[in-house]
Amino acid sequence: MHLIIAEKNIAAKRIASILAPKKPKQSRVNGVDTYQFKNKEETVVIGLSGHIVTVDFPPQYKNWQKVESRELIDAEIVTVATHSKIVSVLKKMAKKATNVTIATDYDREGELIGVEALNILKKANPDLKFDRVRYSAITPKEINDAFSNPVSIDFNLAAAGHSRQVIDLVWGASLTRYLSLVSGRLGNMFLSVGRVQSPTLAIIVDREKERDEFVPKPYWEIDALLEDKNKNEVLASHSKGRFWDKDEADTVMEKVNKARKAVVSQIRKSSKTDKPPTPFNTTELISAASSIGFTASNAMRIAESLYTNGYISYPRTDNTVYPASLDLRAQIEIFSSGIFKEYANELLKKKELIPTRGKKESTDHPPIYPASYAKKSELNEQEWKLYELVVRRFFATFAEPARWETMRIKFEINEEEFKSSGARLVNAGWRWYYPYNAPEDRLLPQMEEKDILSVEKIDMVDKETKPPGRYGQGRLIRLMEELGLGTKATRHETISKLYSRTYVHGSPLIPTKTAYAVIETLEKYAPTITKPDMTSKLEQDMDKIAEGEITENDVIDESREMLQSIFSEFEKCQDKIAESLRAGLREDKIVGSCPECNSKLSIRRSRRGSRFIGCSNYPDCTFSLPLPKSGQIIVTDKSCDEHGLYHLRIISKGRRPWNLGCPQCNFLEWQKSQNNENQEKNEKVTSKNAHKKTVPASKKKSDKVTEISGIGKVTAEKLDEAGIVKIGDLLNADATEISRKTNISVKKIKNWQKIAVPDRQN
DNA sequence: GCAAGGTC
Repeated sequence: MHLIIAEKNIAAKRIASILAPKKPKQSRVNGVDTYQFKNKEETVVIGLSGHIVTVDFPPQYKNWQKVESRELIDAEIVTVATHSKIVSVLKKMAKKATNVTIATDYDREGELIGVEALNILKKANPDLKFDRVRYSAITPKEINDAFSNPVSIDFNLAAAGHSRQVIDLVWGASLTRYLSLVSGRLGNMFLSVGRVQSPTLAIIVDREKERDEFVPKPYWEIDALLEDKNKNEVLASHSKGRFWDKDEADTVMEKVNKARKAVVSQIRKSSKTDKPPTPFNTTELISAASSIGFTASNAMRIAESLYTNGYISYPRTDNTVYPASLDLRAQIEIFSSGIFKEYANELLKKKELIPTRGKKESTDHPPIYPASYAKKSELNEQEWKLYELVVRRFFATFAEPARWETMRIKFEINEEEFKSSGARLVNAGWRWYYPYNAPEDRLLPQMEEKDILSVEKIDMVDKETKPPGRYGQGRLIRLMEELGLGTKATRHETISKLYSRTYVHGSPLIPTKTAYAVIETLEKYAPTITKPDMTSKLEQDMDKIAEGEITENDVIDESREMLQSIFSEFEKCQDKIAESLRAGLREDKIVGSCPECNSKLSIRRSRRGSRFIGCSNYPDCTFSLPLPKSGQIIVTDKSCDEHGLYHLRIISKGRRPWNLGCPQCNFLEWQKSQNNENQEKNEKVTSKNAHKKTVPASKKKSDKVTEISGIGKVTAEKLDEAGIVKIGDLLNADATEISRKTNISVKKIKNWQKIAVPDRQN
């Protein structure tokens, strides 16, 4: 029997249907889909689920406290199964197979994933013969060509990938454990470190520091409100723009203050065009989605579900150039009736469809395009919004440039020059198809040179320079791509990780003091891990391994040595590191000043483990406020107008973050509601011992599906049988799949998924 | 309870 291994189920299915003379037979083995057919020989195609094994340390290294973090550097590395079902199917199939063809994706990780599967197969059947096929699109031509010319497996390329796994694990685990142990942040509060996440966090912290250090510089602008004879208003500004010297501005102001008329001294008309956008790859999609309100992870989660339901093409791609194999006209024709018909038919009038091309051209997958027509009623609101974005972007890549007419006018007001500029969209071009973030027309009335306008008002406005802005998720994802940090499939996960580790909060991203402390410590003692250079160096080394110039062991040994010397530094300065980390952590706990004694109020833990806000002047001052029992507490940078305390945000896994606001306002409100409820008892709760009482903040909600309205006991049992217990399970599952297993309608399931959508970031 | 990379 000939066994074919693909990277994922959908690829296995498509490959089978191309190679098989008639429809392949689909059967489930141990919960894994396989596709069988007979060509020259009996053939079985199986899809993996990406990596089915991972690297880890042996179990004796499990305990953080009992093992020195440094020991992880040279610890043995073992391979453990992460998808045991698939692994056992492979073992079973290996015994029946005589030869295997590895048909995983055509890239480094694909080669490694193939070798991982091969190692499992060879162990079960050492006599198995093997080869490899490489293709860059699952089309009949590519697949048939590839399978008629099988090549050999590139073990060097797989070794390159494996070296990355080992280095990431060793650096990540040892540094994560060291920082967590030395700062006493254990359990789910640990401080993580990694080759991708730490440089990303450093970028955010660096920007925040620039903002902290920024000294605003005052400047002045002089604006004039003019009116033409038809009472059209025109706003003009002094041609100098920013006056850095107030005296100079005052002098000009004196000159023009009393002026009654402005003379049009020059009119320049011209036009400009802006080019249609390039096809979507993952980064561009996330970035565009981010600008219309999606977080990076939400955008990817929704894109994934649109993809699995066949509405859009594969969402994880670097490519921004449509491949020749894609029939673009046919993809547009899908929309020639239905809600987008006027757009599609306009494009279809063109004799030739010439799409734009982005800078990145790769063979992994095509750019993201709409794969089939979706009715609005089939999707929930968020899905539709993203689907529409993909459809409109696809259309826009075939459209003409947008053309603007621009006008620049100079005015003379008592010998001082003022100017104004206008722009009008005369030909919408691609912007008709893709109306997102369109700049507005700035219209100016018709004017001729020498025309005289009346001066209605002249203002001197004092302004100041602003610090550079914080990064939003879209911008950060682009920046990561530019710096080579992470991959198309992982960048959004890295950002989510920074939120869940409470290194950042808010949108755009604001780093916590904990993040400052971690990055400052790493920059001082382990700068390598805070810079994108570590990734570029690793990439170069991996290329050399793939070329056979050096071995995997050479690279890993060198990396281990570097890490050893970092730990030597750590050990010399352990006390200093501990202190500076703890100082940063303490700062994140400060909520404001005590209303009774003006000392610092901070988040504390009682002896029994519950959290509350207490005064640093305890026991002299016993002021306290209650806090919720569960969830991570983030002290934001916004403060209460009335009490001066920082607003709090509570983050719990799988749930929307809760903006608790000012802890004192929150407590007072609760007190009020309690008083209303128990007026007879008139239970008096003083703020002094408030934290001992139960507060609404501590009401613990479960994460079971029964929390969703409309899911009762019976339904929950049905879902349980389909493996859905928690809300998270429901969100991660495919609605049609659950529907098949439970006989609950897809619509109902989708609706539950809709109302239970968590948004971890905001 | 650690990383980053696949995929669901």
